[in-house]
Amino acid sequence: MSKCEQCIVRQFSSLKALNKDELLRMAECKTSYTIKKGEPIFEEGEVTNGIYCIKDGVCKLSKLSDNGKDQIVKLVKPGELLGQRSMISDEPANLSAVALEDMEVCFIPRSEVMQFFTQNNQFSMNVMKTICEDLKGADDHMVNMAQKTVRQRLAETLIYLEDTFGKNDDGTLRIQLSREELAGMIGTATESCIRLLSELNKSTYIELIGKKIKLLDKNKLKRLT
Amino acid sequence: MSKCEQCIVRQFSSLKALNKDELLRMAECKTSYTIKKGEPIFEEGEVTNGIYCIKDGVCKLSKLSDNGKDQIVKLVKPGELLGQRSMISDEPANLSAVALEDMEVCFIPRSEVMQFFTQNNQFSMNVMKTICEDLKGADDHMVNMAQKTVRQRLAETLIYLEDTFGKNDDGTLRIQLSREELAGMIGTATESCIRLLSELNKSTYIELIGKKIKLLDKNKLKRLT
DNA sequence: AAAAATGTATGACAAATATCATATTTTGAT
DNA sequence: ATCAAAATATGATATTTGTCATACATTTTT
Repeated sequence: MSKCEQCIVRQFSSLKALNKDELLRMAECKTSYTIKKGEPIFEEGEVTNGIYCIKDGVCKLSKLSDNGKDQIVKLVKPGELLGQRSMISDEPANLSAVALEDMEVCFIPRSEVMQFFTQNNQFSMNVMKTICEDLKGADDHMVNMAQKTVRQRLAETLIYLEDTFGKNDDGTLRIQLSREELAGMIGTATESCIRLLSELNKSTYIELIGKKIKLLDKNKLKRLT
Repeated sequence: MSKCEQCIVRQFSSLKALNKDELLRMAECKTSYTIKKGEPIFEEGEVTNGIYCIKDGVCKLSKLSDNGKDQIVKLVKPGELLGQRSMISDEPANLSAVALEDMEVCFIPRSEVMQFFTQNNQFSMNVMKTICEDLKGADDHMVNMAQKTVRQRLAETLIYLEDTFGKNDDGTLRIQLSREELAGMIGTATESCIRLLSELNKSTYIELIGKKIKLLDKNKLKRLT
């Protein structure tokens, strides 16, 4: 059982507001998990009974649509918390969380978090602000989905992926999504996504190196959006 | 200056948690407005400095997209509060609020609400739950925008409008949206919206009576979605 | 009441996107 | 290392949706 006090990612989440005492209590009741790429942390409809703190690795939050396609709503990085909304609403998860890379996460039981929540004003304020950010992000995202073309959404998403998760040494996107997952982010058919990538490749906006993607001219891409 | 204590719509919002004392204070600092149909309550980017309580009338929350079209994110009914996210995030409004009917609203200054927020735990919990509901709604809405066809979204929206705002005596939708606004809700071009309405009209899913819309077979419509 | 402005409707067409088929490449299991 | 399965790629085609033009209806202004 490692000490939460010394955990670096905690500093990036709402948990940074916890005091020494609370951190000790959390260290005692938390459970650490390793999640392999492709495995779920929780699924849509599941009762989560606590929140997850992402220590390492990236996961996708997605929802299965009636047409059988999985729409990715958000990608979540180390330092972020999962399951805050469910905890506050006291509802099952609205989205599935699946690892895009091998992950390390800590589970903190609902009872404990709720205690911090009512006792520690700064913590609850942090959680609230995070949810407010998510709401703003979701509203903006919705407008993009409704008003922009697939090509625009693809260009935007590629830029977002580079800005948020960075590049490998060879300049390709560090985060590795399958074509299907990328299609799930921009909300289109996998074939359409692949076709548009080919097109952007031919017109030297990007370079496709196997399954990897390298942005060649971010400004040119930005002009597409 | 009317008494908040006796205001009925308060019972439907987070404000129901306020005690007598707080209600008296609120009654003293609030400002009442009447807003005519088509007028804004606030605009995207505006610093709101407080929240609005909708006493009467319906308004739309929308965001201007880069393509010049106004995407409607949500419709807001009496009893709901506006500007909660901006207040908590301490940011300008992310959406514009424009009256769809003549409205009566009360403005409560930020300073006052924040006081309730820190003093009255039930109130802050209510606000938080509302924002969580909004987040869930926005995520679901986003998935629909990304994965469903315009026809499906139109059918869904028509059902939502009848279920949420009811019917007139002649069976037509009580809430009166222009074709452009309806298009703004489903995220499509006005002409496409009009064309699909015509189509639904011809195939007796709905009946168009002037600018009004009457749902003829809700179950048949539901099967479209 | 007439004229102008706005909103609704429809046709014609172009562009965007989905679907289905199939080929090729890559990955994973044995 | 080989085979099967999965992922990626591309062509052909159908469908959906957007755009532009124009007509008609309704509302507002003068």
